[in-house]
Amino acid sequence: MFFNLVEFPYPSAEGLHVGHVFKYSGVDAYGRYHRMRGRQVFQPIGFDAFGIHTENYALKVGEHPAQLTARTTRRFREQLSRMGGAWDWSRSVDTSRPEYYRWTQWILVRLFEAGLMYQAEAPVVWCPACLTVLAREQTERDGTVCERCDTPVTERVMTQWFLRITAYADRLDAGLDRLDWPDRARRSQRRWIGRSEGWEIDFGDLTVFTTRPDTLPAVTFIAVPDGHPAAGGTRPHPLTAAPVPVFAADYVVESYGTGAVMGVPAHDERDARFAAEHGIAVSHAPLLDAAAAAAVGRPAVRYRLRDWLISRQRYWGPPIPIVHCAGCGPVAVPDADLPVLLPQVEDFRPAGTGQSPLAAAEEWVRTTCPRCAGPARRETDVSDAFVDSSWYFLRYPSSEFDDRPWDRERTRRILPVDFYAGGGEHVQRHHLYARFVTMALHDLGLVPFEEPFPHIRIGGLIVRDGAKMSKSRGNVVTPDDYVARSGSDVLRGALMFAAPWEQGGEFSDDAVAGIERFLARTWRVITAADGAGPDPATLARATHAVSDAIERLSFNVGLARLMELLPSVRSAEAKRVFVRLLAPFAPHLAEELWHRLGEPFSVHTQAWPVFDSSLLLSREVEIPVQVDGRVRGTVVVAPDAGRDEVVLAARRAVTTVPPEERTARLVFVPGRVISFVSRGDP
RNA sequence: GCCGGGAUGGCGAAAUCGGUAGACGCGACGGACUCAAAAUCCGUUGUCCGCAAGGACGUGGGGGUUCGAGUCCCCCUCCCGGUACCA
Repeated sequence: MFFNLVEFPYPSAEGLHVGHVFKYSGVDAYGRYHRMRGRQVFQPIGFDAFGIHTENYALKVGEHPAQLTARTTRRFREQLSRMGGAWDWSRSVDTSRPEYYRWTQWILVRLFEAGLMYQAEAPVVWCPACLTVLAREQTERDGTVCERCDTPVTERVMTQWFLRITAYADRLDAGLDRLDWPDRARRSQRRWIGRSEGWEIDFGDLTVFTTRPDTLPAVTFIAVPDGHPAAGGTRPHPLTAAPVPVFAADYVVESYGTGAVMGVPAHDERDARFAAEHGIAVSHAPLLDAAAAAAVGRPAVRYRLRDWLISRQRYWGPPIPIVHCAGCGPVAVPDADLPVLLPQVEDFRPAGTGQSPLAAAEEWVRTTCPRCAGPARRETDVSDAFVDSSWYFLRYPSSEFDDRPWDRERTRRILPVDFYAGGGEHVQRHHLYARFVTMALHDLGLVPFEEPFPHIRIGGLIVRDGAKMSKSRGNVVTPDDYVARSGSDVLRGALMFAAPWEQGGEFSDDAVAGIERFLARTWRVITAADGAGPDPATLARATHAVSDAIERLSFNVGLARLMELLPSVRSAEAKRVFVRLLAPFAPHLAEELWHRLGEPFSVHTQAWPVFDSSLLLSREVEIPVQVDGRVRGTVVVAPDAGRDEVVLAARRAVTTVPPEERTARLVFVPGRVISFVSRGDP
């Protein structure tokens, strides 16, 4: 089973975007190719329908998010169907449906029981427009504005739910080495995790984290975050016991390391800047050797990664399945009581009080403690939409089961994902969260593998007029217009022909015209009376080239090879080969032509053309003749022609080839090149 | 600032292992068909010199390695994406 997966869309009110079509067309062609190659392909699609984005839009237009979601998912479904993707709709998911989020909650309960979900009071990012806390990752521009609405965010200290992803930081980091991901994705995620090996060193009761314990003798101050109680005092230097002044410095991040830094102006740029600004002395005391440094500190590993804040004081998400009991504290909702249904409320607007709109549903909130049966109150925060998407690939194969989140046998047979087509914007969050959740579930014995996505490829961005499509630029392309005018095969083809899938590229009406003509020409050629040709070697080479291009996700090259082949296609056999090669790119046209050829439905379940690989070896090759590094002509020889034969041919064909006595050097690469280096008069 | 990715004809791009740069498409030009146009088909199309044969130059700029560099190495410029004092 080949699990061909693409990141499921958030069903925006704007409908399907050409960027979606670009990404999905390639994924679909890839899946169709593998199916024809004999793999059983599982290619589902679904909707990431919960979340602030949907909810904010619902608030804007004054429509209930449930209603809005029903409408937008219906539209997406129609549009996706029209594009002709081979999606398995029988295995679809919608994260906002109780049948789905029941299991999202079930997973949170498992994590809670395992000590991986906890409540803590912490300074968190608050968006005054969305009226909710956000994960640090959901802010932009140095964490100053909300990524959803661009509003400057503030900080609040609140009691929130977290997932203990930092407990897996080491494994998430180490595991990257074994993944077949693009380097840039791996590097980017590794940097996000930010593993750092160093030392903890005590200055009295104040502990600092440093990667440079050897610079300890040159410490002239200690820096702590603004508002730290130690600021203004001194602490004894661990080597000399001399008092070291403690300063409050805005460059010290409270939540990283020990939240305190030893100031070494001689060896650290930031420390130097701070020292200069505050008139602090600079010491160039000689450095300590490793052994001496080890004697005063403890080795420690720190991460840039923080625990994952999943509380949202919003409506459109799964209620966090916890009940608060005065006697028992926070208690998980028993599995039998899941899902905790999102209550129907009239007013789903965020309250702005730091509590979710669910808090106003008093009847819903009031409940009994599952443990002691005493009076208790439900947790009113909902969970982050990234929780929903961190396990949806586990649900797809088992989506019809209502008594288990995933079936053991199905999971074993279909997962992990064989090919995951992702977006670059998801490397730090979605891909990381999904890895964490999968690892945790693995440790709980619930899934038989640690890594959900052993093979990821990142799709490029489709642009128009050299710029990312956006409403403000007015260069947004709607797929519907093109589909209505030219059909989805043309739109798919135009997008695939524009550029390699991983690179992304320019969408233009010119490309649409080119593909439209190509497909029209294809129709005429295939439906014309049979003739002779091309020769088997031509067909074999084209088949090989198209296959190779698809495997490399270079659909543009695949189409180019088909365009080259088309004019020579005459024989019935060649037509049958051509239509099958075309099928992943233009599924509708290929199906119709296959039918016209009198072949049984469906072209998409036919075997991919096979060829005798000996046909790929040509009987003769044209190789360049170089003289002093310049191409001076070519000779046609057998691919395995020997050195002497080629030299002879080159002398005959190219007059400027030096005679033997004037040849200083001769480089011969069989089947590739013959290169003469001449010698001046002795 | 740091980390990625990129820069190839008029345009989108190809070149998979260091071996004929520009496949394929668009556009343009010329021709066929047509009363005419559209559509379609055929041909030409990197730049420069040349009647031609042929030659010179050419993959953002500069240097290098090599018989041979779009491809490898060093330095630089610009564009796109990510990231932000992580000790």
